[in-house]
Amino acid sequence: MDVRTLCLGILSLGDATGYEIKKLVAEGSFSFFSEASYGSIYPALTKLTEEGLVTCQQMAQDKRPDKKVYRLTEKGEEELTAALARDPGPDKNRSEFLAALLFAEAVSPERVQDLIDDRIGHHSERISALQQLLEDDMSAAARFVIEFGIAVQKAALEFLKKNRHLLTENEPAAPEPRQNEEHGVAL
Amino acid sequence: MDVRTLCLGILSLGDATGYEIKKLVAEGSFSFFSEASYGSIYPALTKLTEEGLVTCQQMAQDKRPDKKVYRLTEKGEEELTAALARDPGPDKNRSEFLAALLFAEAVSPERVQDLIDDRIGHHSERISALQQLLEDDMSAAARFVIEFGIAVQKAALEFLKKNRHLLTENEPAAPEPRQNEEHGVAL
DNA sequence: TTTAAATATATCATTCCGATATGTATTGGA
DNA sequence: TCCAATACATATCGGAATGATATATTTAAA
Repeated sequence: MDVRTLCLGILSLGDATGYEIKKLVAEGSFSFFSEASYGSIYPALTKLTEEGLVTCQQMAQDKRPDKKVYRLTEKGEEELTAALARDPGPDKNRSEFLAALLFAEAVSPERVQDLIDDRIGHHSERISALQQLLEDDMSAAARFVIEFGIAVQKAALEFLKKNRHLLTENEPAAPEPRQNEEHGVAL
Repeated sequence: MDVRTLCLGILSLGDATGYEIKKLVAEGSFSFFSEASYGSIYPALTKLTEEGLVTCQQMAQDKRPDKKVYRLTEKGEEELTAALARDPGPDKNRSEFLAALLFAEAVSPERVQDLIDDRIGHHSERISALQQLLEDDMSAAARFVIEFGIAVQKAALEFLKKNRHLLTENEPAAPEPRQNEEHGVAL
């Protein structure tokens, strides 16, 4: 989902400023499955305003930069509906941690264990944060999404706890140095 | 992880062409946690070659474009090691599906059920593909990574199967149309 | 038989990220 | 109490990445 549609979607739930949109995707229930930077949000809102899909009400503030509150227009709602009617793309999982594990033949087992322990910590924190969110009132859909996130994070956490030991024993040193042959090992 | 490091990592496991690297991240065990397009892979390999981190052996082929087989140099291995020594960034999950659910107040419950069913199918296929990969020989690390992927995908699948019904009952129509108030509903 | 998929490299517009700039207010810890 | 860090709020910009498109042949499938 591009930032443009993400903004339309969030504004369909209530008026917001660019700053608030960023906070929602960084810390709210969106944080599990979405992300966007200021560098994409602000330009998107500007363009959306020019196209009449949102309106912008500038609110003066004492000793603060003007707050720009955006609101979805009818035209904007239509575009959002059209976007949601299209089939959503596949879910994506990105992990530098897993990549590091795969490439880490040269890395010491101690370092690998440290990496896994770090990741266990991260998943625990994530789960706590999501559970915290659940304490507030929200729609059934929002609850569904957060609980989905918790379920997935828990599975990752449990896997790491249970299988941590599999990478402790230092594997037999790498096989004979490859020559020009194709990838001899399945990847 | 940027495409540059991803290429170095994959080449550390064996020589490969740009085309093969793309195939690995799209279909191999990398597919669960990584992605890269031709538009980033080819320029990365060119730059890596200029910098002496990889070498490129051009192999003529009958009736096919020349194959360019890349190989990691010692300097390249050093850069990879340095990159892996840095703490990996947090895992990221992106899902247009979950976003659609959150924004889908205007969408019919039937459509929501269809979306969930589609997703159940996708997760099942993903699991099968990963289990297929497990049948080949591979390092303990590669096995670990794939089994991690299976565990996570299974958790998502089970969650959707068990909680599918939560979004069937059409929720009471949206609350009174918001005015200018802040987000009244926690997100 | 004809159509689709696989092999193989490459470019390009558009999009997006991450860092940085700017400046005040409030909160918390030493 | 004072200083540091965080929150509030918008904005730009270089560099990186995506997704689409171009080109051309072979092989597998329908």
